[in-house]
Formats: sequence, C-alpha cells, structure tokens
Amino acid sequence: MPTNKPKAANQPTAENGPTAGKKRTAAKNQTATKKPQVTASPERRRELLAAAAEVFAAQGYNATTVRKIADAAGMLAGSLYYHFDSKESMLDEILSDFLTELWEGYDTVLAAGLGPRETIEALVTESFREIDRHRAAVAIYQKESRTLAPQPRFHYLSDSQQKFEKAWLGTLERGVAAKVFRADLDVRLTYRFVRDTVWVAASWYRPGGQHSPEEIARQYLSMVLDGIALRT
Amino acid sequence: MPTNKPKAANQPTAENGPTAGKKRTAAKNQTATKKPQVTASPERRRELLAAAAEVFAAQGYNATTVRKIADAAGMLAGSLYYHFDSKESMLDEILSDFLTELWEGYDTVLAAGLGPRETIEALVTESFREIDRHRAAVAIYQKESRTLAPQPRFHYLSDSQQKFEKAWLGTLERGVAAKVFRADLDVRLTYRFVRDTVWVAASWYRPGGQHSPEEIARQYLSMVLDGIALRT
DNA sequence: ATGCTTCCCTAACAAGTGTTTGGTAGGTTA
DNA sequence: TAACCTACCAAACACTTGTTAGGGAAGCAT
Repeated sequence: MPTNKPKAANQPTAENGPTAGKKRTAAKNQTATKKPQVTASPERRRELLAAAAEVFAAQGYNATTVRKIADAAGMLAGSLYYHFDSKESMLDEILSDFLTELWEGYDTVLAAGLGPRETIEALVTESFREIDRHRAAVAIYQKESRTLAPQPRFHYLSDSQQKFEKAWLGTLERGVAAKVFRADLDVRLTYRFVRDTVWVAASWYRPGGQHSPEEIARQYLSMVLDGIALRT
Repeated sequence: MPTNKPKAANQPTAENGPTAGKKRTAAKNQTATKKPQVTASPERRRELLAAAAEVFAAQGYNATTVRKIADAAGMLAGSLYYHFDSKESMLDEILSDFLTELWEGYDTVLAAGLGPRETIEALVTESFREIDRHRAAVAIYQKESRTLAPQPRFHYLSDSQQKFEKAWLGTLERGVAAKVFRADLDVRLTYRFVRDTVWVAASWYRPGGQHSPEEIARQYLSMVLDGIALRT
C-alpha cells in the first residue's frame, strides 16, 4: 500500500511522454517491505515529528525543506530518512495522529446522547481543547487539507471532513427540528461559519496565553448562540 | 486551454560547475523604478495576473511554479518575465491591487458616519462583496499573509492589518459604549472571530453560487448579531 | 524595403529540492 | 574479542526551481 511512490513530482501534465523518465529507479524494487526503520524508538520519532510539525505550521508544507526540519531537530537532512521514508510520510503521520485523537474526543461527545445545544457546546469546547493540544497539526490541517485531500494517500482527510460535516450539520438540523435553533437561517451556511471560526482560531491561539481553551469556547458559544447585540 | 507540448528538452547541463560561488544579482532594493517592461499593455498584464492568482490560490504560493502559471496562461515560463520581473512581484501586485480596492470600499463605509451596528453591517457586507470580486486574492491573502508580512517588501500587509484591527475593534468598542453590543464579551476575542469567519469564506465561496454576497452577509450578520439560538 | 516595437519561444544556468548510498562512532550483546 | 545494532554524518544523485540571453515572427511606421 505505501510502496510505490510516483517518484518525481506528480503533475497532471497529460502526457509524460517518452522523454520523461531517465530510468531513475534502478531495479531496486523487489523486497516488498519498504519500511526503512521500524526499530527506532517511538520517543525520538515523536520528537522529530513535533519539530517537523512546528516548521510545517510556520512556513507551510511546501515551503518547508527537509533541511529546515533537520535543522530544527539538530541533525542533517539525510539523517531524517533513518526515521521516516519521506517528507510526505512525516506530514501524513502528523495529520493522521491528530485526526485519530480528535475523533476519539468527538465520538465520545456524540455518543453521550446530549441535546442539540449541549452537543454543539461540547463539540466546540472539545475543538478548542484539541487546538490547545495540537496547535501545529491543526494549523497544518487548515492550510494544506484542501490540496492534500484529493491525493489517494490523504484520502482519510476527505473521510474526516465528511464525518465532520455529518456530525455538525446533523446536530444543527436536530436543533432546528427541536425548536432549539432558529429555523430562518441556512443550516449549511451556519455550519460553514461555525466550523471555520473554530478552526481558524489555531492561527492566533497560543497555549499559555491569557485565555484557556474553555474560556475561549465559552465566549465563542455565547456569541454564536446568543449573538453580540444587546437585547432590548 | 492549449497544452504546451514543448516539454522535451532537459539536457544534461554540460558541467555542474563546482565553481559554485558566483552570487546572482541580488538586486533586492526597489529604490527606484526598475520596472522591466512598462510598455506592455495593462490589459494583458491583468489577464496574466488573474491566471497567476488562480493558481496561487489553488496550490499555494510556494507550491506554484512559474511553469504552472505560464501553463495556465498559455505561454512558456520564460515569457512571463517579459511582463513581470519575478514571481514574487506577481504576488506583490496581486495583493496590493486587492488591498487598494478593499480600502477604497472600507474607507467609504467608515467615513459615512454610521452607528456601530450599521457600521459592522456595512463592513461585513462590503467584505463579502470583495470576496466576490477578488476571491483568489483573498484566498492568497489568507494563506500567505502571515508569512509574508515580516518581509520588508510586503510591509503594507502589516499596515493593512493594523488599520483593519483599528476599524473593527473601534467599532465594536463604540458599540459597547453605546450599549448596542453586549458588554460581557471580550471585544478582542470577538473581533478575531468575526474577522476570521468573514475572510475564511473565501475558501468555500464560489461566485455564481446559490447565495449572493449580500445574502451571505445577511445570514452571517443575523448569526453574529442575534445568535442562532431561538429566543424563548 | 527598413527599422522599430511588442510579445513570445528556445535553451540554458545555477541554486535548491527530496532522497539514497556508504560509512562510522558508540553502545550492547555473544 | 568480535559481531551487531542504533542513530547519525558526508557526499553525492537526479531532478526541479526561478531566472536570463538571444532570437524571431508579426505588426506598424517610415
């Protein structure tokens, strides 16, 4: 499954033509297990991934060279390949680790059988907690997910987005039906607004700031649920 | 779009000179008019910039090669340099053009002497109109502004952000003082939420969709001002 | 015809890209 | 002691990147 990578840089340029490849891959491909190092300590691995995530989040994935990552980790570029088999697989691991943890939290909330309003409140709070814990990963997800999702390797991003939409949209609709939320608002539009605002917070949130995730969630929910206008 | 065929080439570069030194002409200073082509028709220039903006928005600035831009424009990479003197200057022109137009609209609104709530409404509506007209530029701005702003060349991005914050925050505070907005919400947090949600819309908005900019603004304002919860 | 201008192409260059190969210091085990 | 494994470095390789020279076809003015 993770074996053959299209070597050079992708590209949908219709015809790769006869002039394309220069016989680069020197018939090395036979032993299936391409995994380079499984023996490595998982701790060092996580350290390196954390370093990489910071750089990815700060500079963007494409603008980040493996040499910058290695620099941040205090080693040389080539040495990274003892731990990971490509730059892309680092990104992959960062994102899938994050999403796995995220959905653990979400699924717990969704299985709790709360009412619509309480579900929204719990989801938002949980989201800000995830931002607190995976700031870098969330920022990367925000910036790159749209470009990555079409790639087969990152198909789980699309899956996640669909699950995401289903959970939020479903809750909103349930709330409208239960006369907990207003019926005159476009549910899909509302969903987009809510979703975006929550996650964009990763771009300005700094852990250890003056607002805890719970406080931010409280303020945000107050705004979205009750509005900022003063009732008269 | 006529796909360019001339992708053969790729010659073996006679000697990969170990004489690496040879610093390229940095020429970073833009002290005076160093424009390479002023003679070019401004119309073609805008066409090319529009094409570039689309690719930048879709793939990200760093992930976009000048060859992709040229492809989208139906020409070859080198030909772009007849119109622009660098890839960066294309980005520069796209962003500064957008911001110039944006502030024309904003300044008009701010000078109208409206009340706090009406000012917010007008700003939001104006923002969605700008998204409608400069979707690509807004998307680029969203993705890259944080990385670009520190660079001297893009210092106007920081300026704009400060003006932006001043206008929005000022209006919100004015509204709180006038008892038009709630006093128990953190104004700075509210500002961030509102700002982000408005602009992130550029990532999903498609002109010609089922919602006009004005309709989106209306829905959004309804949510932020009055909340989505049903009043009982 | 000539020259000039506009706009693009061909072909290259040098620096930078992700990745591979071979080596090796230091620890652990036999 | 030797063999072995882990985690890294040094140096390259194959390709892509932004950018530049030189040239040439088409149009216009002289």
